Amino acid sequence: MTVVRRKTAARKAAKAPVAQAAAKPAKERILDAGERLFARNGFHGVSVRDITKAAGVDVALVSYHFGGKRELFAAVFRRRAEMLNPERLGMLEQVRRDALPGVPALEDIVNAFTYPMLERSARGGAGWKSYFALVAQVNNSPEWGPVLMTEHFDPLVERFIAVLREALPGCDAREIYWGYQFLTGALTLTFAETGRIDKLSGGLCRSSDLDSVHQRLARYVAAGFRALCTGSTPAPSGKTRSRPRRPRGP
Amino acid sequence: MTVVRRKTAARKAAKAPVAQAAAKPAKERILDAGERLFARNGFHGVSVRDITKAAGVDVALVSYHFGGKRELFAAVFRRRAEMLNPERLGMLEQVRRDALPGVPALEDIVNAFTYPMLERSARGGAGWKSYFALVAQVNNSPEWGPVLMTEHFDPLVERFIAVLREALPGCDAREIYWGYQFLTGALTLTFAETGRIDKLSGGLCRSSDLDSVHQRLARYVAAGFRALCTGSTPAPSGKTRSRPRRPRGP
DNA sequence: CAAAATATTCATCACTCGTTGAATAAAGGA
DNA sequence: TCCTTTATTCAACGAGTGATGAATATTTTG
Repeated sequence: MTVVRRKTAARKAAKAPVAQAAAKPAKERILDAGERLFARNGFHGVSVRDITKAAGVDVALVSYHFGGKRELFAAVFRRRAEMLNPERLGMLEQVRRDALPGVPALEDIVNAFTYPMLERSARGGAGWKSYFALVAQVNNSPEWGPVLMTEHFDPLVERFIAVLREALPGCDAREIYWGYQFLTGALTLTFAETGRIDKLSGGLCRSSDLDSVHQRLARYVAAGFRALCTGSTPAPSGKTRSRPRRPRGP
Repeated sequence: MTVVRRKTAARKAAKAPVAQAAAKPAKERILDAGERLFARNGFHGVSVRDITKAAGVDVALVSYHFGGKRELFAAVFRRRAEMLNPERLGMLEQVRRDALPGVPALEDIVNAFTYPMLERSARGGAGWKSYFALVAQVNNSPEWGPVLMTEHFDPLVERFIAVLREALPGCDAREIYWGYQFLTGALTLTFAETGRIDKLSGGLCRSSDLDSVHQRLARYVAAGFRALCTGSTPAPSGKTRSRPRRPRGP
């Protein structure tokens, strides 16, 4: 008596508020479960059976829908990148338009880069949170980083760097590339949310408090860019620099 | 006829320049091989047999010498941390002493934190390079980060943060904790050396060029700290901030 | 040298791994 | 309705997993 028209899942319009997850097609359930588990234990730390058990589907469906475990991993990574990057690009162009006929402030450029990610990780739901934790691992992995990050984010990054160069006229391009690398390192570690800052600060800061990051990261990074592009003395400062203290490692 | 006294490996004094690696005790060979392979594929991406095969020793020796795979991983992580951190701490205190009766420059504090690592990764040999790539993965891993980073690096980090607070009087402690998090994110991504900046920059920057990082990171981070501790307006700037663009993720 | 402690080898255990093919069920189009 | 396509289930394969206990070799100690 409860459910009448359950045979046509396509007409899922008035989806029941309860057990809505079970109503999702198996392919999506696999993506969701894989996202959550890959983010926690990495590609090799999760078995296909772990994923299908969490998704409540048969093991064979991973091969059927995606072709194999590696392809599933790539699909998990691709899915949200394709939702996310158009908005980031749109926000960048909006910032650029708003600043005409001048150039945007560095803070606004960096913010267009980071805000759509921080916002989703903070309030987009558990799936987005897992996704960015996964990005944090992939970005620092020599096995996956050069493949997946380059494939799904580099076109966007190139546009950001072009706008950064507009906003920093006369600055050597190398400074901007390094400045971007420092930015993405800071951002992705934030997404990992390992809770380390919580312990270090004695609870004063919480790694899950992405609003605090949003309030600070753009300013921090913008100041870093300016320091790289203005100063001319390359190394830190006086004494310590000229004392290399030759390490005696193996 | 070639090798005469090979039965007593203990008397290895005049070690042959060739095949000196094979002369190392098995325990060290396992640590070296594990370091290299764990750095490349992570804990779950490497089997005990991969490691012992690369080290040229029997599989059972991992359990015998370390107790198991997880304990080996922890031992790999601990080994070089114990060589590294005393020097970092010494360099920090040296910087602090040199600045008396004043406080050290932010650049010098950051440099004491990063230089011993960058220097070893650049010129300490392949083992150190692998080690820091491993640190990059561990730092971004929710599985290992909270355990290993906290255990082996937090005492040192607490001391650095204390000196940073001396150098930034009147600055809210939270700004310093967040600033430190951005620093360690930027630093560890650098160690991953994924080659992504090489592609992005069209060869203009090389991720293996840690001297370039050394010339830039401390300045970048110091400027970031100052920006966090001086400004009072929290968010990036005008228009873009007040346009949240509600994400519509699941 | 002999005895004790340490180090290494070998074979094997009970599981888990990703993938596959055949059989079954459901959905869509005529 | 029948037929085709798509989706899902089930059982199983061979290869690889970490760990272990007994046997052997090596080194250290007395």
